[in-house]
Amino acid sequence: MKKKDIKILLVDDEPDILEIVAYNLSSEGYQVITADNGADGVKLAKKKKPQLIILDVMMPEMDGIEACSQIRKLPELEDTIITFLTARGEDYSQMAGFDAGADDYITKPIKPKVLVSKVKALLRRFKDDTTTSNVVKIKDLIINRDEYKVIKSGEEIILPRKEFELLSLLASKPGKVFKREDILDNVWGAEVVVGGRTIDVHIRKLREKIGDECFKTVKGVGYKFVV
Amino acid sequence: MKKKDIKILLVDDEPDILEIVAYNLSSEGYQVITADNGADGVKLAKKKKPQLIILDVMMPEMDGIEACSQIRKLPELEDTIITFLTARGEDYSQMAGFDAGADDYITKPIKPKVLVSKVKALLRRFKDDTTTSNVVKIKDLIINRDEYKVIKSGEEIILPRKEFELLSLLASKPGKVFKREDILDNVWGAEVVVGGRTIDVHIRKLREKIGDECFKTVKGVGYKFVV
DNA sequence: TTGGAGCTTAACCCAAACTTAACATATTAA
DNA sequence: TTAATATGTTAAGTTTGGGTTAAGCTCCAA
Repeated sequence: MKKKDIKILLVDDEPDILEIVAYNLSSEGYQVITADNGADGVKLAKKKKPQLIILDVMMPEMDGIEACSQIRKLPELEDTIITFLTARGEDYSQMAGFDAGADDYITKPIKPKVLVSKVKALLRRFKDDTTTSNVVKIKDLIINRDEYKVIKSGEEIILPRKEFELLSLLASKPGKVFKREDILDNVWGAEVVVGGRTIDVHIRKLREKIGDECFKTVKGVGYKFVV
Repeated sequence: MKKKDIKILLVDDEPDILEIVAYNLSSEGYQVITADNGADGVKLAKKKKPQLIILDVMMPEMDGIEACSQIRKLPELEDTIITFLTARGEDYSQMAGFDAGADDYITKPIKPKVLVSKVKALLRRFKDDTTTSNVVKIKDLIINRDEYKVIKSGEEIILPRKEFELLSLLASKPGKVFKREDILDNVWGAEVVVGGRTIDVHIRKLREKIGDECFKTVKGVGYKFVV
């Protein structure tokens, strides 16, 4: 998802805060929507389905905590990140905020740079950021090197380390034939000496778990992942 | 973020400068990477993603200003701070530098004390600022890094330091597998050497206090916090 | 000084992961 | 066709890495 597709809903009754925060987030490229009270905030949230909601705690009409609870009741917004704006030291608000389902909070006074990096961090955490993460998608497989797991047509498959690394290697260049020697170097390490059937056994297990058709033997050379 | 996690890229063609600056920053605990020309500097910046880049203005191959412009074009480095090294009184360079996207400049001749405090000041905004909370909510846990406490479904749990930091690390990126090595670097510190079972024992205690299901072992790799 | 909390170590156990060996089957060269 | 070579398959070993426990160490505060 691109930045300009990300909607941030900002709810605060103080026009100054609204302006400064909206300005900073807009100039980062986000779409900013604002409301100046909790009730409108909830309505807008329903309508616009933002990815991130920044809620002031203290507001007339409906305070942030109440707004947060209401938003959390909406199933279509369960993936939305909610963060509070709160004056430093208001411990009570923080606790109540978390109980109401907030993910984080930002304390006033607001420093633009900090605000922006916090927003980025929050959005990063909840998004599948394919640019920075070690995730490879191929056929019906999603190979996630960070989490050491494979998802095959929606279903999670846990592979032991060697199998995972072997799959990971082969899938890193689909179609390329990896020589047995290369495989040993990469998965086992250059120094390690293992018997002649070890690779085959691991390939066999992958064929069993991932699907026979994915792994093609090239006799006298090695194996490749076919697409 | 801890000091030892902060990478500073230093680009200068004069070996003497490289050495003196690198020495002073390293002994402050920062990770210092060096390059002796602009082209290499840009390459290293891409690869290592430092938090701070110190660029000499006058260099063969590619000067600092050109390097700065190139770095500023890379979206993944938009949060990186860039500062120039420039001879006293070169007004022109300073101006051009800011146009190219620099954040500050340091004048030669370099005085170590001044350099170090300048670097610290620049990095300060990168570290957790007082306006940002150090509180993270995940599952039924609220992890409060300021107060070193954890709240699990409303109940406060006090964890000893190592346990807290271990939890804090794992929960910082739910799902990601942290290698034993990474854990040691982050929680114990890169230099510290401890026996092979130490991490396990701490994990065990966390499992006891926080819940077994939160911590998944990935054999031969490490541990992850599962959501 | 003593006690205790936090941390590390050591010893043991177990199961998953890995390797091997033996044989089966397939492919290629002669 | 036959022999030689390479890979497939299985199940039985082996090894490795993590789990568990309790004891020891170290620091700090009463």
